Amino acid sequence: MKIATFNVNGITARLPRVVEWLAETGPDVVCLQELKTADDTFPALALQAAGYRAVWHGQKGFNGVAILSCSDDLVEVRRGLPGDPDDTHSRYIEATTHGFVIASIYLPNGNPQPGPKFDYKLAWFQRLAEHVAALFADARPVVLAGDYNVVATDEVGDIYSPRSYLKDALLQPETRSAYRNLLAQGWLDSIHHLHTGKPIYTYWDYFRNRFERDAGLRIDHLLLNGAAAARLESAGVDRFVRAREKPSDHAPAWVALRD
DNA sequence: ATGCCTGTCTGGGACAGA
Repeated sequence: MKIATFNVNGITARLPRVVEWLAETGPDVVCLQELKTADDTFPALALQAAGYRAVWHGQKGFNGVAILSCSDDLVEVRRGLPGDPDDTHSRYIEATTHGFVIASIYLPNGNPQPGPKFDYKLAWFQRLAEHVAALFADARPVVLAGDYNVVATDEVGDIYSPRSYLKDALLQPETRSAYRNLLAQGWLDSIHHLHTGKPIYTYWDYFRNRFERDAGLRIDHLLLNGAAAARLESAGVDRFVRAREKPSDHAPAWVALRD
């Protein structure tokens, strides 16, 4: 069972990259973020032709999350987080498939900080933690996958160098504390667990030759509850996708779990 | 020191992203 997450930075522009990556790597389940398209313009037919069912929560121009599955048992469980009826951003969708509970997460970026966007990020983080606390105890395997917009530490496993990002919302103590508090529920940061201390990034800015210099950040995470962690076999990042023509600024990250 | 690129919606300049 291979479960991947990919911030596509626009599914319309990225569709060729996504379809070829699906064919090459054959994940069973995929969480997508930053669709940047409305519900009625999501390319469900093209993905179906590629062999994947989908549930999605779109938004015109910004945000947007989806879950793809190669199985026809895919069922949407919820869209959006509870706790704020005024939240208009499409950043969370949850589904069941293959006996798993899967959440696709696009946590707010939070820049500039301090300010209302940073406040929104922290509030959203809190709502996420409150919602998934019950999921951790679920007997089914649960995977929370997505772009968390958190660089967990200043260590080289998480960021090439913190110097250029010192004032960035991704590195702030409040952001890191929120992420630690989430992990404290018991979730396993799968890529960190299997690649501790190694630079294994998921995002490289488009400019300043950041990818060519491997000046990246690890901000896309796959968190596992106990039932999923017990089956963890391997994890990685498909960084070759970032090297292609017209790439997203993120690369897909994935976990493989024993059947 | 800085969105330096990129995508989207628009209607070509603005905004968001990290």
